[in-house]
Amino acid sequence: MIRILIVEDEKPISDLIRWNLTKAGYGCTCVYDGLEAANILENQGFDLIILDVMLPHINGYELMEYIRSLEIPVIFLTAKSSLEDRLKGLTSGAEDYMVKPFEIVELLARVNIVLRRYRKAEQCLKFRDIVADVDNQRVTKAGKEVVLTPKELELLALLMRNQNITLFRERIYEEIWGAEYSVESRTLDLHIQRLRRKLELGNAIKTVFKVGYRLEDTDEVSI
Amino acid sequence: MIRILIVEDEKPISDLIRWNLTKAGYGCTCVYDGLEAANILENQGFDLIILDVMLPHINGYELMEYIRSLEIPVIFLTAKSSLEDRLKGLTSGAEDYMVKPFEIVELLARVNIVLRRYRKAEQCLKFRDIVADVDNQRVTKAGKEVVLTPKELELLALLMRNQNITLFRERIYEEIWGAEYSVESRTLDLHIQRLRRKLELGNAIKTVFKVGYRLEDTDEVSI
DNA sequence: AAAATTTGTATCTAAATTGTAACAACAATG
DNA sequence: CATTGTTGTTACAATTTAGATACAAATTTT
Repeated sequence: MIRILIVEDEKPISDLIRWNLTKAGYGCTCVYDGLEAANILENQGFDLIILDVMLPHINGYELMEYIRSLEIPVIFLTAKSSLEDRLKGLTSGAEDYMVKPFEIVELLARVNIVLRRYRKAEQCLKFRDIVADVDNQRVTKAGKEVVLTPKELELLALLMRNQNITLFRERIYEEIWGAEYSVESRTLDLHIQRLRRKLELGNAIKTVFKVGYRLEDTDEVSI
Repeated sequence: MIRILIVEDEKPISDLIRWNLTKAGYGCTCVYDGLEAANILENQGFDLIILDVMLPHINGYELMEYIRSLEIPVIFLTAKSSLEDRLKGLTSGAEDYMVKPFEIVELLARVNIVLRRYRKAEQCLKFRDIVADVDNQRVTKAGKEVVLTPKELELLALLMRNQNITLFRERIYEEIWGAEYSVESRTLDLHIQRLRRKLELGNAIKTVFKVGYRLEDTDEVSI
């Protein structure tokens, strides 16, 4: 379930957005000022934030500073259409902005685009006869289910999202463990090993010596 | 140099964009209709396309179909501001759109954002039929993969980035080993030798006696 | 709380990379 | 043409890195 946080103090607009996004299959949460937003963001993970600029207590741009560190995409809503405001929105790190009044169908289009861009709307990942449904924590090989643990699936998904790209050990570590990589640790190698075994991915997961790993879908190379 | 293709039939607008993007340090190419655009795209690689929707011969949406396969980000320019057109632009795969008349500073902001989003990895280095993809730790010769170790690739990249320039042993040592060069060590020679062997670079890596090495793309000799 | 599962560590082995040593081949110089 | 210093070659050793196995710690489920 993709979760969207709507930060908008005008209830009619907030309700309109929530109604439409819910209908489109997203999970919505509404808050009505910037402080509430900051609080709920601390405790819960969202995939996208729709953020009104004019808010009580904390304005949208200030809140944006905080959100930026969370790396959640933001679509700004603004009544202002002055050039400075549009620029401010874009340069503050928002993914997109909409000027009120807006058509709800356009908002939906933008939501989809931003989510697709961020790959949150993750369909199934595919590689050869392997299908990984990240949202449902399921993996099949040739139609038969293969049981992976959460960490294993995370690693597999990272590899599958980056087919034919060499993933450096440092990057994998950072993305999956959120930690610094240290040479002494055999953790990553071990997980790779487990994936190779469970999915019979022998040489499809190539080891790039001293560098990292790469999931390769062909034996030929084209750069 | 980041290269931007401007597809816009109204010359004043085209010139305005080109002037500003050039000033901002981008390499610009202007074409004035969709066919020209398709032709130039076939032969050259661009990092971003700015595309007017209303064009002679082929309209922007049709061209978009073709561009999509190239995976180059596109910013649409459109005089129309009808909802349908905006949606059509966004859903056809464009990264962004601007409605004319627009402020040039906003276009610049969007260009920066789109490029940052796509953050094209440093392109591949090329020499004859050898392609070195440093970010992916991969090298091909005539399309076939050649496996190089990290040190070897570092050295190759240094040579390839300095084609036809004689690299002094001291400089190579400093750049790759971060250390003082000493005459007794055969380390550098050995790595050169390994590159020559793996990539069949016999006389392309020229030895400059008592000085260093040079990767040369001609067979003639120049001082 | 106990059991089961997941995740990470320790340790050993195997393999690859990298550099050194010894020597051969070569170019430049007088 | 012999000398000298420089580069090429080969073999190999040292070091670093990855794979494997067993097991311990942590987490989740029952």
